[in-house]
Amino acid sequence: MRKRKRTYSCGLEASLAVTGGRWKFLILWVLSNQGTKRFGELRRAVVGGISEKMLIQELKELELDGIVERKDFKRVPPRVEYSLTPLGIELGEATASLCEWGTKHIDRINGASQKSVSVEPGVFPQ
Amino acid sequence: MRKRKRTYSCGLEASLAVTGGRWKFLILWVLSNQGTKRFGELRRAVVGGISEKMLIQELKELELDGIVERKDFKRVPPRVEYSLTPLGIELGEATASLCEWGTKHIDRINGASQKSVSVEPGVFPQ
DNA sequence: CCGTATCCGTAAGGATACTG
DNA sequence: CAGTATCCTTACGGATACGG
Repeated sequence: MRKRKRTYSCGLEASLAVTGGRWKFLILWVLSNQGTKRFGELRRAVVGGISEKMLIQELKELELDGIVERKDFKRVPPRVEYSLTPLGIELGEATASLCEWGTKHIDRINGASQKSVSVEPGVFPQ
Repeated sequence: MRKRKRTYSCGLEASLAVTGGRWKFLILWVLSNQGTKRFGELRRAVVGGISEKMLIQELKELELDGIVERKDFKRVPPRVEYSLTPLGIELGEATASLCEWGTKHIDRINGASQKSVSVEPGVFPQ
């Protein structure tokens, strides 16, 4: 399942090894902003509609990487809570600026692909 | 090729729509730190060994999103230079903290516990 | 409620050859 | 040098059904 093929010599590459894929950033973001969550809560909170399969898979990998902590209450009905480790909290903070950039330019991004290709040099409507 | 299926309501999701995939962050990082590059230079500078096909594909998408600017000198032999737009520069700055996180914790990510990591010269300084 | 287990389609991405 | 054009393989990720 998980094959960390090689070692990383570049910081960004290492970060991407941990946060790669479609969902990890978004999961991280929920836990970073909304704190500890149960499995079902987390599933509903992640934007885009993640499947149970993907959520549990990504959580396992994040746990292996020391980003996420899993607490199983071993009860019936089951109750499991996920939260960030200190390392995960740091990583969450590191993504804050990325989120801000997206928020700031979201209108432009949402319209980028339909627009005609010719954009006047140097001009960036905002 | 590019199908931006929907609009994004979350800043992080919007950012990921632009920077998603395996290579875009790394391309962005090169242009952000090393400035304008020719096609071949860029290809050699991106860590991990990107193919020509992927590089040109990602560059086109980044150009459509207003992140990268392409300058064609229309000469023989061909000379094309890629650089970041103001929007791209901003985005590059937003990824800096992510790179720092990776650099800081690279030992742990690489598998922890073992030998120290020798950072090869020529990759991203940090 | 919190997962596991399969099946399966798509597309991301690599390899190679070719062009102006 | 800077791309195009194909072919091909993998794995990402969705859908569904089932289990403790």
